[in-house]
Amino acid sequence: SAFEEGRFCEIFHKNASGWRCCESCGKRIHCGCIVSIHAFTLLDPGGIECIPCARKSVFLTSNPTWANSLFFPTPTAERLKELSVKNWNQLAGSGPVPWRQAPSLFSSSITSSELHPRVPYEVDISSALTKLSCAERIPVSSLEQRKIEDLSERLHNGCLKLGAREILENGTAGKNCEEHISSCLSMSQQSSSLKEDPSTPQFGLTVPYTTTNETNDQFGVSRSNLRPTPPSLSKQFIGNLQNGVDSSGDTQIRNARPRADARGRNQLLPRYWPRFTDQELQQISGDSNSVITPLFEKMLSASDAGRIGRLVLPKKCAEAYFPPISQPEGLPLKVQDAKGKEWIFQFRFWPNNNSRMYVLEGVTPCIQSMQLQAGDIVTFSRLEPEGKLVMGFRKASVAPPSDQENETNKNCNGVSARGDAELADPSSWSKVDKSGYIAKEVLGAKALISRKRKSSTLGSKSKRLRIENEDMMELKLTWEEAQGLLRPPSNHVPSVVVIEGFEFEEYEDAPVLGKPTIFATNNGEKVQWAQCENCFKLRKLPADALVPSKWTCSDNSWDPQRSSCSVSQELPSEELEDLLPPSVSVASKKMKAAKQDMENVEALEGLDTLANLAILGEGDSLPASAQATTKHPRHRPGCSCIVCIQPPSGKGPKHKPSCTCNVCLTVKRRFRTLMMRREKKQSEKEAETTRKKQQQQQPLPEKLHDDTVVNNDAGNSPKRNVDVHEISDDDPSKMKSSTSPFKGQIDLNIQPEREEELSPGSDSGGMMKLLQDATERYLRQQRLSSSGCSENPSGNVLRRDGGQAAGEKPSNAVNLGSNNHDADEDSPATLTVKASVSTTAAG
DNA sequence: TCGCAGCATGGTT
DNA sequence: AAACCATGCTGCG
Repeated sequence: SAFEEGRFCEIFHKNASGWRCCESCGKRIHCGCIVSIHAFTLLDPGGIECIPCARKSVFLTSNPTWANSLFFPTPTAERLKELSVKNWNQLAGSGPVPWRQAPSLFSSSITSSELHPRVPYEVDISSALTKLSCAERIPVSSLEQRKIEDLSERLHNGCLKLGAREILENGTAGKNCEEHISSCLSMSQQSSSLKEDPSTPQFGLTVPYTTTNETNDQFGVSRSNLRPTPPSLSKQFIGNLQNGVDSSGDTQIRNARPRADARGRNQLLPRYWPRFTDQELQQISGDSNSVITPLFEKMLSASDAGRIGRLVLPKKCAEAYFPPISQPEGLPLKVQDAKGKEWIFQFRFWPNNNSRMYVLEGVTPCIQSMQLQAGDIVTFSRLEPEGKLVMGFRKASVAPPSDQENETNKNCNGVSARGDAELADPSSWSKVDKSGYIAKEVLGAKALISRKRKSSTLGSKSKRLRIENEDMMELKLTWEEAQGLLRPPSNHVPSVVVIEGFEFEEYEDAPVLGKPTIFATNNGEKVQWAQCENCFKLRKLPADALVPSKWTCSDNSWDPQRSSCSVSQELPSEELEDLLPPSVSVASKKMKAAKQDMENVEALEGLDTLANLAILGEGDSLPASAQATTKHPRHRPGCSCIVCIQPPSGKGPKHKPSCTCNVCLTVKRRFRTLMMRREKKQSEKEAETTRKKQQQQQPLPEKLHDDTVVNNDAGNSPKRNVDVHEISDDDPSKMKSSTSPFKGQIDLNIQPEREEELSPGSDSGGMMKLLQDATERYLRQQRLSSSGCSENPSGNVLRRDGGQAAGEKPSNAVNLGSNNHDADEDSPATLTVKASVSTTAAG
């Protein structure tokens, strides 16, 4: 296919933006779509290079010392030492060089091994380079050759040959590639592995950290530099999605990348990848000519920032970049902050689950001097050639919930940082900064990672707190739901691309977050129903209409006649419901229910009070079984609702019809009360209906009374006019005497409100019933409110069925058993609303 | 009693 | 499923 042959962009994106020219051969290459990202690589100095050229340059122009160092026949310490010095000189000239000029990087993989003297030569690289396509390889011993072959293979398979297919098949291609790079270039070392495999050939290069003093002074004689990634390995991902925006001029890009010298097996998690801006780097390096090697960064957890003064170090980071320690006591470590002030921390570990947990102790003064708190980020870098550890920080752009102070977003270096907010700015993703670090995550991944990191390091407590937050609850969207909210940008025709049999629509602009609507077919015509934000009426729109997230009747440009909330709904809600799939109608109503939640809080409380009184009013105490109940959102300790007073489903004793436990009695009593209320309400409705009909002498504009109200007209009403009061528990005959269909059986899940719509016992899903009930009640409300009856002077009648003003506080409990109809009638409705909301939250 | 050092636990990746 | 790591717990000075 064109795609496979690499002609994809030439065919489909012929006229699209994002075309650039290879710096080497001048070939025109499209850089503006995700599909073309395999075709080129961004160059550190700017510009791009096509992959063939890049491949050539990898082997022809990459630092020869890398090859040399890999191929030296006998990796003795002496030899390595010589080499390392040589490498350093070759890399950095005869002295320290500004980091920006430090060339690459292949050496850095060596370097880090050099850092750790007793590092076993990890054979990830094994068999490596044999397959290097370049032929100018130096003959090597068979052992080394085998090791090298492997690396070569990795280079090819993992990095160099990372093709579009791989990218497309794996959304995290960027990450993969980086990991590949890491693994390709890494020589893993792990201090702990020393004891695991002491016989492993060692790759000791630099001065061993044999003593504390030595460590402090000589730690980090790194030859690595800031440009560890050779051009051909610098796969560009994000950049390519952004039409090849040139990187020049922006030094603020926070480029997260794993260190190339993170050992293969010990690749750093992305959340520890250093994300330095050039300015930050420059600030750290100050006026010196030192080379800065960003090592890793970590978001401070609550413990880290707490008073204990222990900063937990990511294991892999500690083992990769800090001196190896074999004793738990560890070593004192001298760390310099960005101001040049020196701190001494104890770098040590605790045995933990056959592993180690590395900590820096005594960080409190430093943390405090930096005014850091949980959520802020500390960065670790190394100053070359001094090998000094430098600790910087970056304030969180969004203060954690516990923050008292919300400092301006500012990094340690006094350089204004754009903070994490910039991560969300796609324009910054596409660039390569001068350090050679590449924004490489697939679109959006960066922001995601950033956000994820934040939540993952703030501790479970704060996480829990945050989940309590309503806003967070609203974010509980499934991927499918989120997809459903995305709409193509308007006025854009996608280019359709077929990749391996799948059609992809490509848009130039980002998708639009739309409002969830309900698609239906109305008389053969495809339409969608959108709900007004204000009045919740459903309006019929063309199926292809793009509905913004905040949509009201006034935005209804498709149907001017119904572009006001005062205009009634086109279809009665129950008819509309017939058009909709049940799940959709319920879901749309859940939103409404949630919306009304705030307004109903007081009513809900009243209902809870009622429930509590029902149970406790007689001096009963909750049964022991009630202690361990099924809790659910919105139910607090002491909640006595049906759910809370029962043991978790499946647990606890079975209840027989004759059971007289508190739960059963309560349920029976509540049931009877609800029945009474319902009957009374309906009879009143009937009476009102009749009266209204008499008054108006004409039917209501919309189908208002064709549900249970109408059904009840069949003749039950007269005998239903019963006062609401609780029937004593010890009189089952009274219960039977109600219109309940029960015949001596108690169904704990019975929904008296649905008695006539559903056969009793036909549904055991209590919450679902509540939900359905809420749905129906909502529809009834809708019908009433949309029917224009609220303008009826006798509107107080209608109000009783849901039109009650939000401000009115029902006092159900107090009025229980009285004739306060308003209060009594409102409760069931609010109960169902509450149930819907709870279900939503729990779901 | 307090604070700390070290270890253990369990949630998260 | 295992490793990691945030934080709780406990014993000791």
